Amino acid sequence: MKQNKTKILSILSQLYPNPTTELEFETPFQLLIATILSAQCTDKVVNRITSVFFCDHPDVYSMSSLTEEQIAGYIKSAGLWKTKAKHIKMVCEILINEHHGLVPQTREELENLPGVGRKTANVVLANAFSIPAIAVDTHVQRVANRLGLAQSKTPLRTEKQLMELIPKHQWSDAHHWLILHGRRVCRAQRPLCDQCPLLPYCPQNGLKSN
DNA sequence: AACTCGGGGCA
DNA sequence: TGCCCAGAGTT
Repeated sequence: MKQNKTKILSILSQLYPNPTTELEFETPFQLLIATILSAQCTDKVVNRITSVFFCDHPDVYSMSSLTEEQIAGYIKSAGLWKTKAKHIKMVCEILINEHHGLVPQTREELENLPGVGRKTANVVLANAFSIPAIAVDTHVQRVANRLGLAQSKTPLRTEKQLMELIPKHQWSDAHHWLILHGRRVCRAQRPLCDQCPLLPYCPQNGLKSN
C-alpha cells in the first residue's frame, strides 16, 4: 500500500519535472488577486482579465483608487464577478490599512481577507512566499482520492493526509503534479486511463496487490 | 453538509 | 443547449 503511494509520487515527479501553474505573476499582490479571481473560473479567463487589469493597475495603491464598479468593469467576464469585485476592493483597503500595503505571509492573516479561503491562502503561501503548502482544489481532491493518496471527501482532510504522506519539501510540487495530471489525464469526466502512466498503480483500475 | 453565486468554454 | 469549471461565504 505505502509502497504503491511512493511509486505513484515518484512517477508524478518524473511526469511533471518542472511544475508551474499558468497563474504566475510579478508580485505577491498580483498572484493574490489572480487567485481570488480564479475561483470557479478557468485560468484562460483569468489570464485574459489580468493581462489588461494588471497593466492598468499593477499594484495595490493603483487598484485601491478604483471604485467597486470600476473593478467590476475589468473582471466582468469572470463568473461571480459582483462578489469578487467587492472582495478585491475590500482586500486593497485592508492591505493598505492593516498590512502596510503588503500581502501578509501567514495563513491566518490571508484567510481573514475577504474572498480568500484555505485554497487561495495556500496558493499564495506556496507560490509567492515559498512557504510549503498543499492547496487542495477540485482537481487535487479528485486525483488524490482516485490514486489512493487520500481517502477523504473534504479538501481540508485531503490536505492533511497529503501533508502526512509527502515530504514537506515536495508539498508545493505535489500540488502542481496533481493539478496538471487532473487536467491532462485524470480528468473529471472520461479520464484518459489508457494513456495514464500511473495505471498499473491506480486503485481505480483494480490493481489488487503490490 | 448543503446551498448559492455566474459567465465562459466546450461537446 | 446543457453541463462543468484552479472556491468562498452563509445558513
